[in-house]
Amino acid sequence: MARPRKDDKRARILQAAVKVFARKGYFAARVSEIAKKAGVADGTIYLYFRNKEDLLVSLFDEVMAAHLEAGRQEMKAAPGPAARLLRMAEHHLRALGENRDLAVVFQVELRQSTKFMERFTASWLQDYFQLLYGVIEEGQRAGVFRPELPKKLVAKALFGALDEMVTSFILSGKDYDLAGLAAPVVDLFLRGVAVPGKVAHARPVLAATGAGRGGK
Amino acid sequence: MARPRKDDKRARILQAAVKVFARKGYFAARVSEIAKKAGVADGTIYLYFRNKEDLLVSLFDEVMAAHLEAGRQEMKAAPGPAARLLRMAEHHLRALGENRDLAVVFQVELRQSTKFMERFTASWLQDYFQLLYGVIEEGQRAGVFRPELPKKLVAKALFGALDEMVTSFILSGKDYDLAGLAAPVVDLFLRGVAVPGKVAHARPVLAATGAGRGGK
Amino acid sequence: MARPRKDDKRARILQAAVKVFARKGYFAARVSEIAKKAGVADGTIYLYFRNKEDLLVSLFDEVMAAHLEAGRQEMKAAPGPAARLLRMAEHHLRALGENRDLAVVFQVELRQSTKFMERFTASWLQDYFQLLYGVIEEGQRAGVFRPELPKKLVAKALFGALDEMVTSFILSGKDYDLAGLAAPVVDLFLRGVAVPGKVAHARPVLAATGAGRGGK
Amino acid sequence: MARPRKDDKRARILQAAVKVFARKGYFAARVSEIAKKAGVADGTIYLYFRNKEDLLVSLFDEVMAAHLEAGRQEMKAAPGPAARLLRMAEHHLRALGENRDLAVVFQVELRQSTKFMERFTASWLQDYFQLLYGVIEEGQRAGVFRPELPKKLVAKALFGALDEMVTSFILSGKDYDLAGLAAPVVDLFLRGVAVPGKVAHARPVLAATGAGRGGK
DNA sequence: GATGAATGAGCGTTCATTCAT
DNA sequence: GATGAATGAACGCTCATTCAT
Repeated sequence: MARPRKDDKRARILQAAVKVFARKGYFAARVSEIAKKAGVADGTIYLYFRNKEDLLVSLFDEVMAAHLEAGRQEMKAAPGPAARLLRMAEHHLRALGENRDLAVVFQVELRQSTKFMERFTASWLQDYFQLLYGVIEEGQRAGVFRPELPKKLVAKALFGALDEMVTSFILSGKDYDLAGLAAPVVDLFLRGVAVPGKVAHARPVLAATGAGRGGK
Repeated sequence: MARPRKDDKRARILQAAVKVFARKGYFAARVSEIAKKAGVADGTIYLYFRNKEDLLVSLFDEVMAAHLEAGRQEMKAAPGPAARLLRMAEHHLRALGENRDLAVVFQVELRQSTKFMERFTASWLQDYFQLLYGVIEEGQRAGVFRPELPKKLVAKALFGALDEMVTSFILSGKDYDLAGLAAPVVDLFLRGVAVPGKVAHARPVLAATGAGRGGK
Repeated sequence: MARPRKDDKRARILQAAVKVFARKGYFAARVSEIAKKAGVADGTIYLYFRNKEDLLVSLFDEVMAAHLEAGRQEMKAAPGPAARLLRMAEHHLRALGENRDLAVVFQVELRQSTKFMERFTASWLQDYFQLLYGVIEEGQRAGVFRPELPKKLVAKALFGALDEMVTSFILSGKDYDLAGLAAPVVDLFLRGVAVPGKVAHARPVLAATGAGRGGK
Repeated sequence: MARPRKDDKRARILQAAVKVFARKGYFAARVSEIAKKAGVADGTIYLYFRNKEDLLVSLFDEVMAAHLEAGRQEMKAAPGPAARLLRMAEHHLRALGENRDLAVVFQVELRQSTKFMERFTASWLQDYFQLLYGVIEEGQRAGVFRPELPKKLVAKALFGALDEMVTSFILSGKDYDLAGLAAPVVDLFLRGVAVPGKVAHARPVLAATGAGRGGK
């Protein structure tokens, strides 16, 4: 009845690609297997994507665009910098915790070459970091975040911590509540490990770090 | 007269492998190119390693063994939990900041499949985490680290943050002082982003974090 | 109102095919490119032609039919055997010299397989040779052509010489007056290279020449 | 016993290629079939040749080099221009008449694209023509060949006639004495079709023809 | 131990052709 | 008649690995 239109096929191919990439890995994934799982002929894939790599890249770009926009909206609604960080963290962990295959593709397959990594960094991560920068500066202006901390360092550290939660989740093979880790991670970031007043500065905080990722 | 030629060749092959893997990526790396750079015949590689994958795995295992032992020693010498975290962070960042090719292999090439990731997790990361656990518990017992924080979460977050520093360093293409980031990162972890007293708990800290990586 | 659209489309497709075959070669020519240049959909081509090969064959048959009939007429009008040979040669060279794309298709693309060659031989070349045979026999009966020469040999030699002029023209990339070569070539054939009386028979002329082309 | 050395394999591959190209045509020929017929693995072909096309081109270049050198030697030994033309024609027809597969490759497969044709023209044919030019000029200086004939035209016409004999031989499917046609063809060229004195000039001989083949 | 010539399995991609609309 | 999205068979080439020397 409903005519299976172009976008239907494209979407089915992408869904199939996520599954196959996640299970086999990008290199071991066979285009013909993706086609089979999508219910189309091998050649049909090439009507929608330039080649195998374009499948991965398109997957990435489209998921990222949607994810980031949703994250932006969600964050806006939160009251104050601390709550915003929490929202972002929850959004990050929820998105990947809800779709294990997608998470595998993002945590593992997309990082198998500096080429992909650089693309990842240049497109998604920069935007993600911009959001974080905004929140951090806001917190510093409001006097609730330590003003001497370099925002780039903070953003990288927070992203790195969350990223590790996702990777750990993937590799655990278990299905616990990944998004539930957002709160303790953010709390850890906000208040630190040390009992206040009990730990002296390890060393004075250095100024800055030079380039952000990909600042080539 | 004849010195252990064997080890000489084996080492030369591993050195060549690091370079080629770093420059081309594991899949695009050609065994014949590694052989050429090592100054041996293609077949000779198979006298020392089972196959191409074994090259990567051996590389990883040997570097890791040395690195972890060194880290363990270095940490021991540090006075108190906070200083020990800093030593570990410095050791981590120094080792990878000093050898860009090796860092590329560890940050990128070794993560291109869940298979490698799992091995990575099972061998190195668990030991690394054990070291961190010890320090964290020591800090908690000493009353300088917040006792309610789950040590697994703290360890993952710290590792994730450092890991992101390395990845960022790799992708930046620049050659700044990576190890110098250890101090600010550890400071951030110890004291947190928030100005003490200014930020309420985002939410109560949850207890569990699920499994550690690789708890399959 | 509606004029024969059908023939219009068919003709446009053939014209497009000549161009694309000439520029890309038969194998590298894409049916879709021919369709595009003809301004029709890919599938439309299959309403007029059985398949890609049929495009080439139809092209060949139709051009040949017209060409040969024209040649026959033109030849008839010529006074005497020598003039007739000249007319044929001029007709041959003019037809191909005026349309470079067509010449490429006839000299190159139609000869890429023994299958096409055989078809070429069986249809066009036999008729062409029949015309030549008639003229040669006429000349021999009239006592102006050497009676001992086997007509098949003469016909093949003349055709081969003209054919080489066309091929040479194609490959030169230049646009000189190909038809103008008809006269000197025919003169060469009629009178020979040797100064009369100065060259003895190299060897006695053999009788038979075996089969004509395609005498399978 | 005798170590099957490198050249042995290379030669076997080329021999197999001639057969397969001749029977199937270049495009339809499968590399794996050539390998099989040569008794080597598919990949072995690529140790000796860059790719499939290089098989054809190498075949051509090597056969041509040998053929042309032999032709040059044979011609030298002949007494006078007329005998030399005959020797060249015999050599040409003999070489191809003796190896039908090779003849098919040279007459058909090597001419399926302007790319190959141009290569053919640039390398072999130019040398062949140079030999002919020498003989023609010698004949003209000696007063036995008509001085007003442009040597390029004569060379092309003679080559074209011989070439057509070979093509005709190939397509006939019969196995007559191709080389035996050399004498009558050369006789025809030397003395012409016309009975001396019986045929007037068709038209005055034009001066020249511009470029030879490939004179782009 | 060392060599490097030989192996051959394995797959991304193209494109002539079809057929539902 | 016309369309063009979809099909899927077909293959050149690479390269990790082996093994005779």
